[in-house]
Amino acid sequence: MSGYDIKQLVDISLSYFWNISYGQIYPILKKLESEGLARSTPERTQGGRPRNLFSITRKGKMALDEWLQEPVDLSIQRDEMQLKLFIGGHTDRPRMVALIQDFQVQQESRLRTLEAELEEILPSIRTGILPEDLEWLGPIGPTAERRRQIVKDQALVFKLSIRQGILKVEARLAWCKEALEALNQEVPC
Amino acid sequence: MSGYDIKQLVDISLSYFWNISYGQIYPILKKLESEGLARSTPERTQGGRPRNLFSITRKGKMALDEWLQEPVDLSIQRDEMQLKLFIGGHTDRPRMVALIQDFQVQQESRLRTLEAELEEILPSIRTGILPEDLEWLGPIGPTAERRRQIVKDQALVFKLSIRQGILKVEARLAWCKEALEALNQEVPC
DNA sequence: TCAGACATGTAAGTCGTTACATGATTCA
DNA sequence: TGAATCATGTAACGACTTACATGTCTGA
Repeated sequence: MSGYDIKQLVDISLSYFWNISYGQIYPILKKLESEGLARSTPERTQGGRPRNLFSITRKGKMALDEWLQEPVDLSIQRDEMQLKLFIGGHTDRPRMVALIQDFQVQQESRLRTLEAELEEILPSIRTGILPEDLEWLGPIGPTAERRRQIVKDQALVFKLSIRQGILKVEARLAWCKEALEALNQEVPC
Repeated sequence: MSGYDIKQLVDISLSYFWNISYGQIYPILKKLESEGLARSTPERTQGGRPRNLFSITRKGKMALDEWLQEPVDLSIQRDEMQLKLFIGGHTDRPRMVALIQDFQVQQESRLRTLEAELEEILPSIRTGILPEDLEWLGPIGPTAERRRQIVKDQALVFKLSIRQGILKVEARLAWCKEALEALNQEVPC
């Protein structure tokens, strides 16, 4: 893939849990190449700015496998909402209530978006056919049968990431409800 | 507070959702002072290395209030677990299952810790008295009555942050269960 | 007496964003 | 013709971590 392709893929498929900028992509691709973890092949094009296509090397694949095996550390997950509540909760209850309510509205809207996106992808797990707007993401496999299998696998992983998003948002909404009740019941500070 | 105090406070009270290092604290305090948002007063000490005590200025309080009012942006919350699943899920199911299982064990243990900490703080919301190991965090208010009220407010905010932690961990555990079932039921890739 | 807590700070480096610079192609 | 998309890249900056440097006091 080219740096541009990577950005597109991340923006569309990984947007629930990751983001990336060009200012990060291009220098890193260069660094990976200099370390022998990736190689680039300039694409011959008939017109248009030439693309630089990157692929992973054997060494790169090994490094990736190693990284995949490392356990994920969630010991610190910064949460700005919590930080604000902690600082403002002592001195300014009404403002904190307003902040939580805004947050709640935002999360409710996000929940609806995620639910719609889940509905869109679900059929692909059974059929192995991507919805039209995601079609270009499809694999280039040898046989139609094999391609469908890859799409099924992709769709399952996709579904799991949307489900994770939904569960997170639901947890935040449950917390908002609790927090608003607690802040309203207690005597103001 | 001194830079050292700030580090202690964050490590103990905000550890569920924030962290900070000395290498960040001291330069930032200096910057805040140069911008007129904080002021420092050297502490006269009878022995011991002299401390540099910082307090917020009126200008600083105004900047803080402004920040408190800004809505919290959660549009991108990076999640390394999801990223690994997305990358490894296509090619290496058994490894992904192992990764999720490790994660599950880690989160279960975290859940127990959080529940214990919640139990410890709950009485303070009613009584206004901090548990012994947190006593030094207590406020220095004018009257005992006022001090108890402040402790009650602090304990409530503290409780809400632990509850948030619990809800998040429960959501992650629910997701692990779903993900493991889905990965086991589907035909391997 | 020596480990551990108290206490402050700098330097180097990583990670990541934003703004800028450049220029071709396509389509309304 | 001009906006949108394709496409690559750099520079400056901000946030943060780790390692290092330094020194005192307290209590087992």
